[in-house]
Amino acid sequence: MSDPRPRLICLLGPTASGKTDLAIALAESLDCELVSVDSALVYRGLDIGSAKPDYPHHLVDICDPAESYSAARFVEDARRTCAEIVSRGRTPLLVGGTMLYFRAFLEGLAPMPEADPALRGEIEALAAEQGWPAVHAELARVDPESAARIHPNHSQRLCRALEVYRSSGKPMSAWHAESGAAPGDDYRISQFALCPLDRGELHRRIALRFELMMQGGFLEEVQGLYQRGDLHAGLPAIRAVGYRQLWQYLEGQCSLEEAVEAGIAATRQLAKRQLTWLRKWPDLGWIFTDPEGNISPGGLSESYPETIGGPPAALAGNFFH
RNA sequence: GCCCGGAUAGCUCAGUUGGUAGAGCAGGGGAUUGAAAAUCCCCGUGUCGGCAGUUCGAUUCUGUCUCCGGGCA
Repeated sequence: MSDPRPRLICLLGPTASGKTDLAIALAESLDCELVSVDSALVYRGLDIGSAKPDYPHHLVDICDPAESYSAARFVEDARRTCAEIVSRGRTPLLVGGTMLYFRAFLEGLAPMPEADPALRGEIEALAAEQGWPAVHAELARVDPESAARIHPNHSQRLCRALEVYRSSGKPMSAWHAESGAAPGDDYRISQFALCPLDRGELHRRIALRFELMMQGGFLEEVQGLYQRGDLHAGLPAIRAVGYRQLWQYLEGQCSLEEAVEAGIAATRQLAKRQLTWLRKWPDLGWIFTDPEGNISPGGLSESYPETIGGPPAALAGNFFH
């Protein structure tokens, strides 16, 4: 009847929703250690533009920007980190906005060959020569099931699916059928999402935060990365929201004003995609906030029976009911 | 004051040899299994600046007014 598994808390939300502040407040009152679930915070040197928190988080600054981190590495890193936190007698609090990482941790990833840069190069060369639909046609020959699910223009997923087949001789759909271990199964999980109730309010927060980043030396930070000389626009770290646009400015492709505007728009688009994940997320409690950052009237989903005013951190006491 | 350009979607603009219009961007929705802050799919009615005229019919032609550029005084 009572679940013996250790507790684990997930705090999700779109960018600029106030997740980090809430996570820090909860960490103090619930004796948690924070685990970042964020594909940009993993990179060293991406500080201002990624809104890297000052408060200690696990899985931050674990990767050089020249490398590519991945969902698979995250699952393993998070699994190990959470186990260590529990062994210290504390509660893991996973906080972030990379929904694929959350899902991979909670539901597991099918066992599959890892990324192979050489194979990717070959497939990209094929695409450059004959177009992505030609790659789709080839995939349809060896893995019709995956081909049926992937749009002929979807370069990234097409590339990965063909890569998996070429490196293992086994279609991705066959790998897919086997389920991998889900680290999340080892825990009793509470999940909740934080978000401004009004989309316009989220947009205002995004624009304001971007301007503050610029005042805080964001451009100089990107310039430093640019001057390293070994980084380029195709890298995951440099494709991150804001970094990509300022990089384009440094390459002379647009004015600084245009780069900032494009960076803000890209952040809004990111938030929109994050909300698409969250809308269909199972077992998720919602905390909606008003323009002051307090819990909006009626801004709690049914998972939180008591309506509490004031800052979201006031919810902390509810976790152990 | 005169001359020349402009005025069309939230923005930048295309277009209609007269039959009430469409791209890019922004925005909205969706997808998402080792790049995911990535990548991809779907969604376009707006007094075509105001008024008047010609016309079966004007956003399109004509006149006039307003506003914005640029030039000449």
